[in-house]
Amino acid sequence: MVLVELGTGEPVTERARIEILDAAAACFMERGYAATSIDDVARRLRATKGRIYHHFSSKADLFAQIFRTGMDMNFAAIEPFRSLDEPAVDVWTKMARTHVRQMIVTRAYQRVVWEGVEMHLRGATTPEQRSQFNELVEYRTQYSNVFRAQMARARDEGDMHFADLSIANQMMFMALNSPIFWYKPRPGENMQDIDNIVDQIVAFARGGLGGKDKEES
Amino acid sequence: MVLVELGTGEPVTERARIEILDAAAACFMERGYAATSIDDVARRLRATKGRIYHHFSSKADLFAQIFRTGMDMNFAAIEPFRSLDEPAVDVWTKMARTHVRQMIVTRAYQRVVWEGVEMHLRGATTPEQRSQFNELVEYRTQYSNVFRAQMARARDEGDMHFADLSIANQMMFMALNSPIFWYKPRPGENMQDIDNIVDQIVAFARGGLGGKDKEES
DNA sequence: TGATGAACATACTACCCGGTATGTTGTCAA
DNA sequence: TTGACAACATACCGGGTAGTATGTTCATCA
Repeated sequence: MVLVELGTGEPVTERARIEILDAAAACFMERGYAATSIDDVARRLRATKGRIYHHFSSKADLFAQIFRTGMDMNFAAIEPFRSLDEPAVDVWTKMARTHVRQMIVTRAYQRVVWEGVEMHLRGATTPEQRSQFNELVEYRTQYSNVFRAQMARARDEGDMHFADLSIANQMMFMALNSPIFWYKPRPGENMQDIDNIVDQIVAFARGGLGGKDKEES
Repeated sequence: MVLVELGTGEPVTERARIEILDAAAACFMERGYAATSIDDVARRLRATKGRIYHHFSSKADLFAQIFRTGMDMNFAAIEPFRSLDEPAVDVWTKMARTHVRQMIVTRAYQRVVWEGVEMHLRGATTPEQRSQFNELVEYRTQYSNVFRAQMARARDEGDMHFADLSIANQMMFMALNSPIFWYKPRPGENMQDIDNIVDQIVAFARGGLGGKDKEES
């Protein structure tokens, strides 16, 4: 699923790392961080703790690396649209669609991102892990700001209408992120079905931001 | 905060129950269900486990009663609007505003409701607790259906435009519930400030549902 | 072929947490 | 006055969990 070859490195070791990340992300998605034990993750891998602690220093470290991987994927996905020379509302729409698809396709990782932000807001974790969490949340804030900038531009260009930018940004991400909570893959579902869902979500968010419909003359 | 006098009962006992519910709701909001220990709740009350287990049979029972209380408050809040003889979009708007205010004012309880639904979707809890959870989630679904019905009517009346009713309902609640995640009371904040936030949230949701602005002729 | 180390599995420990069993104290009715 | 009970506090137990220490296996390389 996640394919990141680093350097001239060890594809075997990297493969093992990713398998663990995927399994852990799935567990965290199903039960949440606190309710997931390392043994749960190991069981899903048909392995034992030893395998996990050989690659990750702690449960929090495992969680943090899933967080980072999820955000890496998000940044990579919207990268092609970040500096398009088009009306901001169009750039925003393309990024939003891509973002929603990411939420659906990489649900498990995105749930971890969500829970990570929540944990940070609540002030969990130990002081030492705190700095790493701060960095990750900052990373996510940068991502958020990419959308925020397009929204501000779109408002200036008269294509969006909302009062407070921060609140609008919050609402937008709540809408775009929502499928990580309620989307369940249906058997026999194809790309059109998913695109249909994506369209409705983006349409909702654009409408919420006072964006005009493309169809109006 | 929660004032429910039952029968000709014991106001003292009821008061003690509510204090525990408030403290537990605050803990669950801050750390989540799994990460909150009964001792955490007791500590917040400057008491010990004994007090809690004297009034509640288990951690899950405590959680469930917060869930129920939260939904009771929600139902009570929208009750005056449920059968108004007005355009559906207006009824919806009044209910939505009331709902969002509830989310802000009773944040802690509403976070428990949220987490309870999540836990149910993920299939946590033991089989016995399962039936009680099913009932609570059903209770919440009934609440959701009150809004759903108005949305369907508003679409029929030409005042809202969306494709799939279920998805629209999901998106709407994501938007209206969103302050339970990001709202933090500001020192010196008054009712106008809150109403301003409520307005923006409801405006976002109405826009998302393709609702027309009141101001347009 | 022998040594070395990566990639695990096994075994163990210290700790925390839900739940229970058992005090203790104050109140109130007879 | 006493006894009975509500409303807690205290003490304790068993199970689970993060993390560690210690095997074990197998490939690679000198």
